[in-house]
Amino acid sequence: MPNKTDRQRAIRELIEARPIGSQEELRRLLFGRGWDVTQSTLSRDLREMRLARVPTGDGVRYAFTSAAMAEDRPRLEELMPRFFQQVDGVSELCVLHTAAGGAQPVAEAIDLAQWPEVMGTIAGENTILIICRSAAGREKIQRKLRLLGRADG
Amino acid sequence: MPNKTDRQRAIRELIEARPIGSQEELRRLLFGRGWDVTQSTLSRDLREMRLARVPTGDGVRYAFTSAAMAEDRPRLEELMPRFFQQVDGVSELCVLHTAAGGAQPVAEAIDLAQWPEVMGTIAGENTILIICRSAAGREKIQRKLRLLGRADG
DNA sequence: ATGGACAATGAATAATCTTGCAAATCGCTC
DNA sequence: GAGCGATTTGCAAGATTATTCATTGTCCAT
Repeated sequence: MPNKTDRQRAIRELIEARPIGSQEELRRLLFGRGWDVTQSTLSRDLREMRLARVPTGDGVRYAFTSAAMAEDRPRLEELMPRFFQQVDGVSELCVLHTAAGGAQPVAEAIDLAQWPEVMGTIAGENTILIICRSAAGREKIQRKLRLLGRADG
Repeated sequence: MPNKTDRQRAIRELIEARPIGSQEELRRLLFGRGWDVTQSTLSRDLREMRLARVPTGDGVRYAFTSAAMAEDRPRLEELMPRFFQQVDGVSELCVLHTAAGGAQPVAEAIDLAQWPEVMGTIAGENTILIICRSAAGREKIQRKLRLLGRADG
């Protein structure tokens, strides 16, 4: 498994799926999925992905934080590979799922992009509702978003 | 300075006021304010306060996280009787009203339930927008929610 | 293909955080 | 005030994470 972006996507999935308390543990899980990297690399990955080690009731786990988001306003091309999970839609509505905490910044970036097909957005914690001007426009938007979500946009 | 609670209050103020990247740094700052404790104690304090060490653009800082809050995820059957107020909807959209503050946790529980008819949810303070895949699906969801909303769901 | 700039990685090591344990302190009751 | 259980803390060892340095791999432009 070559790609760093793919590995980080795998990391994100693992992290969100269950509590992971150390980089060693994460390393073992990744190994099971076919990635063989050292703890050093994971340290760098986690930092790059802004994953924090947060104390919980019983132990500690890596997780995304809202604090990490509220820093800068990167463009969509930077946000999407990091947060994108899936898009779906009906008629003029498009629903975009992101990693936890990703909805707010991504929605803001979509607003800034000022795509003509997009009428507006509403963002929750990890879901964005994109209201489009037409069903056709919605499909176009979905394709665009999927593309942006792929590794290295 | 005797009290642990007071110390933790001071810690929170410092943490919120500026980026603090290590427990040693925090220790020094506290010392300047009259608190003299060891790093061990701070480790325990931070854990107790659920303060996470989150990576930022340039370094790392302690901060409160939303992830720390969303630890226990009660199931829908427990949440609905407590928060449900009413459901309504048009075409593929379903609007669920809850008691104040109930929207966020309830929406999360709906997400976790992964109902096939539900495409996604967006929660505000006391209102949830549920986007369904079809109008028929929406009606099914509404019935299901009403049922769950009855006492002892 | 070859050379060079630059990103990615591992191994070793440094920096930082966590924890077991014993001592000190606190809160109560007598 | 003395006694006693529970809480808090420091110390030092243990565990985890970050970083340095060297190496490898990639992507062009020749």
